[in-house]
Amino acid sequence: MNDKPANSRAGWKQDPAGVRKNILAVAMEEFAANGLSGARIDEIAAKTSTSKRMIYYYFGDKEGLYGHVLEEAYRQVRTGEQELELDHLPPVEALKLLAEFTFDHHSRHPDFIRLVMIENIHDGAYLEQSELIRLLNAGAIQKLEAICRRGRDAGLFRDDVAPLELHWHISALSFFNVSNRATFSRIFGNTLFSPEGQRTLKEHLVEMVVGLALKPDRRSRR
Amino acid sequence: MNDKPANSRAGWKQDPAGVRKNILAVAMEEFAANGLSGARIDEIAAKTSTSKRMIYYYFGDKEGLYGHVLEEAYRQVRTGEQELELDHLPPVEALKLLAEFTFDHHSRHPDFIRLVMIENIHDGAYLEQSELIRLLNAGAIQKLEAICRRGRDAGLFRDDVAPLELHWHISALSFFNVSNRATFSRIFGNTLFSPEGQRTLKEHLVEMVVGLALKPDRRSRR
DNA sequence: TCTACTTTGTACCAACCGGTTAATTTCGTC
DNA sequence: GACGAAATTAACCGGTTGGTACAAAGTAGA
Repeated sequence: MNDKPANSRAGWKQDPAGVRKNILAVAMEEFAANGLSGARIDEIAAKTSTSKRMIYYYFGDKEGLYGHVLEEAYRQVRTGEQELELDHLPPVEALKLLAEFTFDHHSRHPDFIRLVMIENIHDGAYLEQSELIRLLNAGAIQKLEAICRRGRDAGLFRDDVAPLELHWHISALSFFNVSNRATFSRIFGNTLFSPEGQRTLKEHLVEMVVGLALKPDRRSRR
Repeated sequence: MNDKPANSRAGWKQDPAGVRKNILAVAMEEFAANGLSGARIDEIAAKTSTSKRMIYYYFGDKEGLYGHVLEEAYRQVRTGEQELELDHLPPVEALKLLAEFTFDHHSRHPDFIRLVMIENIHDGAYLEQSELIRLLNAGAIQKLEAICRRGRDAGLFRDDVAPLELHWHISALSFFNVSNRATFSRIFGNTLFSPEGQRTLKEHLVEMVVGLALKPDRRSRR
């Protein structure tokens, strides 16, 4: 009984940033999968390369952890978006590309979508507390505003085209495509979620959004 | 110690249907507000006019209750939809009205939307178990199919117009408008959710959906 | 070397919470 | 009006779970 339980403490390095990152990554999966109340701290701790104690050491409590996860998710996604370069394209092409990119981008980040769903269940209470997120998002429609300005100046877009509304439409279709896939496909089948189905949806999203932005007499009739 | 704790049992009536209904109504609010894992059975029981034991008596366990709530929510909403009468309208008008109705209908039933969000968080696992729901929904696109058939026959709609896809677009915009209101408005403000904002969104939803259904040469240029 | 920060491990707790036991009342019906 | 099934009540239980206490040791920079 006196055989020491192995001094597993020997040989570890300090890496606060790494530990935090590791915890956040695991917690993001768990919260995205099970929601705020559904996620289990013990479960998160177990999947971490560190211990439960460290979670509380760095994030205080469960809600604190959730808040940081939410921030991290927004940061990742918005950072990815910023890589899109549109200024060199004519307005219509830029708008098309932005819509297509958003559709694909959301599709590639289902965990982010799920976290936003969860946050909406909580009426955005945690998002409210984060200035960072609001900053990140404020920049999210700047691209769209630039496109609209150029489109109007070129006489292509409606005078009353509203960047925020375009963003809403693009977001809605791109978001719904991920958020409601489970129920929609269980009820109506998978056709819309096959590669061809997705291609069609994306194509029509672009068609509709561009149609909404363009002046009526500028709409080509394919 | 022998003073009976008040015979509060005296004077109650048997009313199974009423009790079930009462429980379901309360549970729907609680689940919609807090999710499956977030809702508390004790809390539901307290807000009920009956006791916790009756919940288990009628619904087995928490998941059973949730499943019944989900079914009831679908039943209520789909029943409301069926009152819409479209056969007497020309196809384009019928499509417009259906889209507008759906937008308003979703807006009027936020609890239903929230339950569907929650169900999607659970990957539609409980919806899967309900034949009733699938039956109810199967009928949901019949209206749209009828409209499309008439529209095609009249030479107004594209030959390849897809009722299911139209349903997807209408649902997406109408659903997102409720489901993501919290996060969207906290980030971008309330403009789109004011009465005028909502009117505009609805109008443009109709414009886009009709535009998608119509043959290009049938699109009037307003 | 001093000191603050970081990491590990284990054991523990009190509240919460889903679910149960068991007894009692109502009510149709034979 | 007795009987059994259905309906209802109140008290109770035990596992789960977020969170802590405590002790100790390794690390890094000053």
